[in-house]
Amino acid sequence: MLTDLVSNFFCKPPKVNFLMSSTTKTLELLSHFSVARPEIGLTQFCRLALRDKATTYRHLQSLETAGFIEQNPMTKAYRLGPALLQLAETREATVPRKSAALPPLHALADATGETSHVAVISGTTVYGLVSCESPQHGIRAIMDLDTFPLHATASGLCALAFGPAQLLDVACENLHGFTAATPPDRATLVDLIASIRQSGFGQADRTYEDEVKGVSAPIFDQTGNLAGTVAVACVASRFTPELERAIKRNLITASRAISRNWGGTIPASIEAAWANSTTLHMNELDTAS
Amino acid sequence: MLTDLVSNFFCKPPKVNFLMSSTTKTLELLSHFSVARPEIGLTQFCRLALRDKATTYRHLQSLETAGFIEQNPMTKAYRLGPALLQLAETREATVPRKSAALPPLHALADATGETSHVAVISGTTVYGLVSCESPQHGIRAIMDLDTFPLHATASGLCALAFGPAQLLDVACENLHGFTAATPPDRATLVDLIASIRQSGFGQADRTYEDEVKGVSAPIFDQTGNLAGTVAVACVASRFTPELERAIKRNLITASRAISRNWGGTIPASIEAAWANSTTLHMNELDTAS
DNA sequence: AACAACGGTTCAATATATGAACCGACGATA
DNA sequence: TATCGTCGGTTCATATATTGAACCGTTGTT
Repeated sequence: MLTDLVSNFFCKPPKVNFLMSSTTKTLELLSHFSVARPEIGLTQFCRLALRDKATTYRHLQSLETAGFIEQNPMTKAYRLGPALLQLAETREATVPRKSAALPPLHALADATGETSHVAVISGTTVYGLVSCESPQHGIRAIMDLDTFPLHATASGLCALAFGPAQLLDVACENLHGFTAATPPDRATLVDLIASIRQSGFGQADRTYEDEVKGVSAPIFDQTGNLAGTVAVACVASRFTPELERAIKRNLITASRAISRNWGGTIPASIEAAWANSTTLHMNELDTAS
Repeated sequence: MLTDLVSNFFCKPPKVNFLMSSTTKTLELLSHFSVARPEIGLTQFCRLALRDKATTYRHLQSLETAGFIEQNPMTKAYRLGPALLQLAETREATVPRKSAALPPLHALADATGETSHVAVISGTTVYGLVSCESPQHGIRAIMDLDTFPLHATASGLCALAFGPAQLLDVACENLHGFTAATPPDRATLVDLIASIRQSGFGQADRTYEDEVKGVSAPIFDQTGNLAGTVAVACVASRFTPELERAIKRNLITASRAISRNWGGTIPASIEAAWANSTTLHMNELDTAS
C-alpha cells in the first residue's frame, strides 16, 4: 500500500540526531505521556517523536519489556507501566525529597495564598517535584510543568544563579521565547543572574507566561550544593509590594525548612543576601512613601 | 595500569546476549537499586550487571540524561532520579491502580491478620504493587518483591491460571528452585494450574520460602482480562483450615472490590469456581470431622 | 613512594539500530 | 460490498551506533 509512504513522510526526522544514544531516544518517548495524554498509539508516537514506525515500535517494545509502559489490551495504545511505581517508591524511600518538602510547602502556600511549588535540580535539569495550590483565590497561577526552563522561570533562574556554572551554557542553548519578557540573549540572562545572586531570590516577571510573576529561593542538601528551589507563582495583577515582602519572608522560612529536611543548610552568603535585600527592599519602600 | 585488567576480568559477561536491545540492557541497570542498596558506584554496577566499565558508564549516562538516575555529588555513586516520581505520578493519575486497591487490601489484611499484597500483571511479568502488613502478629510473612516468580508464588500461579496462555512458556523458561517444594518441571506446573482453575484460588505451599504459604485470587479490569492478583502470605505454622476458609472468604471480597475499582468484574466462571470450591471445602471438612 | 581501586575516556572492530517497503486487519464511506 | 485510509506490526539490506580492551588521572591506603 502507498499510504504508509504518506504516513512515513510525516514521521520523518529532520535528519539530525544530536549525538543521542538510542537509549536516550527511547526514554524520550516517555516524556510524551501526561495526564492530558495518558495513552498513545504507535502511529501517534511516530509523529510526536519524529521517528519512523519500525524504530518507534522497537523502542516501545524495549520500554514494555522493562515495564515502563504497557499496552492497553483494548485500544492497543501504550500507557505508562507499573515498574515506574516501584522505582519511584524506592527513590522516595531512599532519597525522601517530596515527603520532606510537603509540610513547609503547604505552609508557604497557606501563608502567601498563592500557588507554590518545589523543584529539584538533577544534572542540568530542573524537575518539578510537587506543587501546592492555595485554595484562597479563584484565579491561581497553574504550574503543571515537568521540567522548568532555566532562562524563563523563577526556579530556573534560581538554579542558574546558585547552581553549577555549566547550567548557563545549557540555558543559552535553548533560549526559547515564551513571552515578550523572556530573556532573549545571554547578556540579559547574565544581568538577571547577577541581580538574583545579590538578592538571594529568583525572580521571573512574566517571562514564562503573561500575567504570572514568580519568586523563588534556593534549597540545599547535605552535599552543600544547590539541590532544588522553592517558588511562589503569582497572578501578576495581585503582585503588590506588600505581597512581595510576604512572599519573600515566607520563602526564606520554607527554604530553610526544606533544606534542613533534605540534610543541608543555607550558606552564609545567601543568608546575608536575604538579610541585605529584604532590608534594602524596606528602605526602597520608605523612600518611595 | 594492570589493575583494570583484573577488575574487567570480574566484570566480563558470559559472552551471551540473549537478543537484548541496548536499551533493555540499560534499563536493567535500574533493577539493581533497592531500599537496601540505594546508591551504586560505576565499578559496582559493572559487577552487578556483568558488563564492562565503558558500556556501563555510557548506559548510566543515558539514564542520567533522562533523569532516571542522578549522581550523588559527594560519593560519585548513582541513585534513582527525580524523573521517576513524575512518571509514576502520571501513571497513577491516569491508571489508578494502587490507590484503588488500597482500601480493600487493608480490609483484607485486617480481617485475616496476615500480610496481604496486590500485584499487577503487565505483559508477562507480575509486578508487586502494594503490600500491607497486619500489625496483628509479631511474626509476619514479609513479601518485599519487585516481581513475583510465576511458578513459585500464589500470585504468579494465579496469573498462569487466569492470564494469557503464553505466560506458561515464560514461566517454564525460568523454573528456578527456591525451596524443596518449588515446582520443578512443566508437568507439575500444569497440574498445579489445573487445580487453581478449578478452585479459583492460587495456592503456593512453601514453594517460594520455607514456612510461607500463599493464597491468591485474580483481579480483572475493564478489558475483561486478568489485570492483577490479590494474595495473602501466611506463616505456615499458623495456617489452619479455619484460617484458610477465612482467607478465601476475604480474598473473594477483596478481589471483587478491587476489580470493581479497576473497572472490571469477576467472570462468571470464576465466581462459579469460588462457590464450588468453598462449599467443597466445607464438605471436606464435614467428612473429615 | 608504591600500589590498588575508582570514575571516566579513547578508538578500532563489529554487532546493532535503522527505515523503506510491505502485510493484514479494521472502520468509514459511498 | 468494493474502495480507501489508517492502524499495529514485520522484514531485510544497509550503515551507523554500540562495544570492550586498554588507557588516563585522581584518591586513599599502607
